[in-house]
Amino acid sequence: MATIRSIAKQANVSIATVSKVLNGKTGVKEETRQLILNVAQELNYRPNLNARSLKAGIARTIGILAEDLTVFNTPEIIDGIAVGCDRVGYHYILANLRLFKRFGHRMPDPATHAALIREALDTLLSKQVAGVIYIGSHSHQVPLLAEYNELPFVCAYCTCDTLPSVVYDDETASYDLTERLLQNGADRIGMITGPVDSLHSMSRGRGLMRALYDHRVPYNPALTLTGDWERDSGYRLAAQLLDAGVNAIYAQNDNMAMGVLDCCSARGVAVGRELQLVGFDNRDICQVCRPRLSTVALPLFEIGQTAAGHILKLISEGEPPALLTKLPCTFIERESTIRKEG
Amino acid sequence: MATIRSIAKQANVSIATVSKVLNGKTGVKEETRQLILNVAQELNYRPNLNARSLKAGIARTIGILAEDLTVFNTPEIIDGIAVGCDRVGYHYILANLRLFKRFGHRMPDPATHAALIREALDTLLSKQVAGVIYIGSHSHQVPLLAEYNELPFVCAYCTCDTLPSVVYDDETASYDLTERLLQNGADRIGMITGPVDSLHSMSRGRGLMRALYDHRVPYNPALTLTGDWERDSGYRLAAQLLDAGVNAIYAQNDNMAMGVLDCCSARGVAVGRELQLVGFDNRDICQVCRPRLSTVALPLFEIGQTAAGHILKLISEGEPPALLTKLPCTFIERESTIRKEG
DNA sequence: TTGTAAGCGTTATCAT
DNA sequence: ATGATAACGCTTACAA
Repeated sequence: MATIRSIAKQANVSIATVSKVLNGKTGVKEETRQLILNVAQELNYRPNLNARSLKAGIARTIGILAEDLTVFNTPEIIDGIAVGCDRVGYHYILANLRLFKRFGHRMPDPATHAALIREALDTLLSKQVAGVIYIGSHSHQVPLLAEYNELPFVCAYCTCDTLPSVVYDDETASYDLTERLLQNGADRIGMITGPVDSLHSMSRGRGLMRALYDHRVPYNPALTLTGDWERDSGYRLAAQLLDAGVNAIYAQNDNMAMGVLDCCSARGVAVGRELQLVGFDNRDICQVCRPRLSTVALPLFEIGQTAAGHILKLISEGEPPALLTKLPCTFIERESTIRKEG
Repeated sequence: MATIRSIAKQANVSIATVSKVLNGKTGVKEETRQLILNVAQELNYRPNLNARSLKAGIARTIGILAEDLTVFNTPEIIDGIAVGCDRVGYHYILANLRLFKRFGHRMPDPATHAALIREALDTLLSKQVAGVIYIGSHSHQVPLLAEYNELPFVCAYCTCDTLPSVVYDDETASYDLTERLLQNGADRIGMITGPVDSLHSMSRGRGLMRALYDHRVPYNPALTLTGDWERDSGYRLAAQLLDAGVNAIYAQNDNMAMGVLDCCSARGVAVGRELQLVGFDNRDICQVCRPRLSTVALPLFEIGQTAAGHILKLISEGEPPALLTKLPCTFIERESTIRKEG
């Protein structure tokens, strides 16, 4: 590997001069500059980033602490972070807690969780990262550790008491989607929620209720049924809602919406014409089922970008970002909510 | 941040002694050892990995060069690599080419592709990685660059002329699945392939033909139709196959199988009873559709682990791994191929 | 305009 | 058993 030392020797100058040129500093004769640049090119010089970081005391690198890389939201968020970092010449290091792989849908108990975070954080800190972005595999509170004070820390797709967090705006998305259903002619909207103790169930439900209220459509609690995010609950509860005479169903995630779709197909209900159906999350299935499912796309990439922006601001000691940033979702209209003509 | 220097001062010993203790070297009085360990703990010492790498001239880190992190196969492969690295105390750095994001399904032209690789490789080499694993977003030949000679290099999920590559065994999977279809009572198997110029179309087709031959079932070329990996081609071609009187359909990917499923549902064909259907890839949809789709799971995690094993072997200068490693897939039987009783 | 030298945190050699 | 010191590649005062 070529070093500034080898360049210096080859070009018959001092390493200081080489360093200056390579770092774009002024005060070097143009002729020398060119010479050094040529030699560097010729020797295929690549700066040793470890040496640079050592010298600087900190790496131009942020750590990404992901709860589980293989959960659907995570790669896209990382992609957003990467683009945000690229823009300012920062790199990133990934640490994967593998929470889903290890514990499935249940979170580990807080002590175990904290131990895993601490371990990963140790590695990251050993690599002198300038800050850390924590990516949740779903929305929840992250255990608050004393270690977070050691360096800039931002949460993405999850929250933590005292840390700047970037999440998506459930409630508004739900409000907008309900409004659309109404505009499309629905007046009896059934809703299938997640478990009652889920924050998402709450905020999505609230969005619907607010939209109904604003449009002077009375909210009928009997048309809200509690599911469990799984497809089969969608199937089961759809039957009840259909019996209750709804003309639209809002399933709070795509999985359950798929169950609804099947139930309708079994009962000969034409989704999109007789019944409007909308899901949430914009998973791959939405494009593959028939009719294609209208749904809400999560701003994953933007969450990543925003989190990157936050951490970078924190690192450069700019003003700290807001404690909670809510990014808007996007309603995606497909065939399951085609507007009735007339 | 605590350093060995601060530990040394605190413990009233030299930095050399501290280093020895921290690295588990012998020749230190047990008493001193304990003292140093205590102080290190107390100061919350974390080794500076940059300094270590600088000193060592190389980092205990491998680079992962992914064509696109957001493509479905990639996170799982990375997960496998991560576990492989963890076992031996190696870390990894991720570089994302974003090929799919930038160019969609079409690969960029080789010059552009090479330029992107080179750029990412520069960064990785600047960080003194000990080797690189390249992850393809689909199976194809990777452009061969001179730079690959600078350090150990392994391909995962794709191949490159002279580089050790780890891929999955299409053909055997296809053979096995066909055999299963036969055992389940099928004797007229229709196949929907990908584009003719795809390597996967070829090898999967070959697997089917070999299985038919071995079981003395004549292969009828008229029952093999060419699709384009997209769902709609599955729908369209299923109609033809059904008309031709097949009692099983092998769609060479899950997407197309979903089209087949819809076509069957439209025509009132009971998949799983009247017609066996099998896909390939084991995408999320397989669990969500009804009947659930039998399919072939790709050994993604294993590809990652194996690639990690290869690169680590290369780094430690053990014997070089085989140029091509083919890992077995797993047939996953679900409802779409339930065996006919009797 | 150019060069010398110190120092970032480690490890390792060689004295003591 | 312990310590002084050089070196890894780089940046940066400061000197020439």
